[in-house]
Amino acid sequence: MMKMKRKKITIKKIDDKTARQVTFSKRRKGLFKKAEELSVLCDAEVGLIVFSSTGKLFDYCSTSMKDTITRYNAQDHGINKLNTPSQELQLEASNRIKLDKEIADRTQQLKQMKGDDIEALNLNELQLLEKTLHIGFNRVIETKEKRIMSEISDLQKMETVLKEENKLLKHKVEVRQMISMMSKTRCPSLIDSKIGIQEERVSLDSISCASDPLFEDDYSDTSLKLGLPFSNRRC
Amino acid sequence: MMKMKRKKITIKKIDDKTARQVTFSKRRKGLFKKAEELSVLCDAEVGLIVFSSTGKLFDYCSTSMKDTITRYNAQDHGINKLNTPSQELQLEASNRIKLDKEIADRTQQLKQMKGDDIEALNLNELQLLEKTLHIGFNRVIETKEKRIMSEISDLQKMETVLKEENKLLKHKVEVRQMISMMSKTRCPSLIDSKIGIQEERVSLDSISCASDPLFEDDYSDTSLKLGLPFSNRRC
DNA sequence: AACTATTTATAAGA
DNA sequence: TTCTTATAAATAGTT
Repeated sequence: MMKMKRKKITIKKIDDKTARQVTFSKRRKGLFKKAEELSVLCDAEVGLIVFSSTGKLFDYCSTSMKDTITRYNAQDHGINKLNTPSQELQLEASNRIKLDKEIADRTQQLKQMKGDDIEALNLNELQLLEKTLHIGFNRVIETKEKRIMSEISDLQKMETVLKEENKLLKHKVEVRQMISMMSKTRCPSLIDSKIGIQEERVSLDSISCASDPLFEDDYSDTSLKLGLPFSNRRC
Repeated sequence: MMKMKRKKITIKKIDDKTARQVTFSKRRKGLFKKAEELSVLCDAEVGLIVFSSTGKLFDYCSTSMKDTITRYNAQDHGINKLNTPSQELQLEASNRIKLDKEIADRTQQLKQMKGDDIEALNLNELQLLEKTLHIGFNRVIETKEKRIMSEISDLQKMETVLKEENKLLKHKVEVRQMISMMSKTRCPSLIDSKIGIQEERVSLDSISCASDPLFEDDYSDTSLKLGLPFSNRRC
């Protein structure tokens, strides 16, 4: 009982061997956990090697330690070429350096185009960047507007086609009504009724348009593909 | 205001690139701190290697990475099977493919930001690109203008300094002329002439300003460093 | 980069 | 070692 409050500790070697061992266990666990979390959360490659004061090895690597060390050696300007890999591996390592540099370079360029990390640029570099962005922006705007215009034009064509379709349908409905009326008024006998029903069926078939080449394709669905979000042109 | 409460996070890759980068910075710092604390508190040998998703290397070692890796390789024998050279090469090859893809991806992004290869983008993608470019452009403009304002301010300070310098020089020229006149009018004899010459020499020395702390540094060359190409703000 | 509310890690004790 | 718990430290979400 009578819990002593936890105190802030200073970071220096723990004298008591047992306490040191306990702290080592706890903190090692925490460190490895954080290492893994970093690799997962941030898509990073993490390699961690720990030797206890008694010489015991603990390690963690998000991929493979061999791979990570190879990559490390490659980045490290050959200071540690102690693994003495074969010629091919050395070649691969130097390629790796180049590729890593290229990625870092492009990443930096992208960042700067987004307006980050530009404090270090001088006036000329800023002007160049500005010009590049300006050109890119205008091209995007232009392409976007072309796209919108072409969608508008498509819609207008569609309108024309639909109007034409409508006209035909109206006409067919009129014809149908006329036939229907004629058959009802002219032929009230059983035989004539049959003929009238047959005629009606034929009329409906032609109205359904299934056999009309003008409406057989997928025009009627085209409008679903357009989701025109007109935006104001800023800047 | 309106602080949303911090929530527990699940450990999985952070989708948002910016958030991932921020978290990477914060947690990397934390991880390195804990690594060092463990090594100090518990007298352990700790080596930590981290590659960011952009390929940048960060490392820490309580002793020297070279030694730690050597020790690791020595210990490694019993448990960890060493990769055969062919396995190693396969690994390198697959890494190579990954890196190549990343480079291609970033190159394409850069191209599109410059307005190339955007024909295949749909309207939403174009709008997103437009927004990104717009933000980047404005940031660049802002930074550039800040830079220009600070250079103007520098020039104004310079102007003040130079005016002050001018005033002093004028004053010293006047003094020199006065002394010169006095020595000519007052002392036409040989001996007095000598004294006059000496006085003149002293006066010239003081005019040269070489011993005046106000003008000893490189102020006078500062203006050469400024190459203000003022451009109109377009767009 | 700075600020906090909150979560997480852990020192001390059992 | 493991657990408990009070407290220190880290950090997610936001500005």
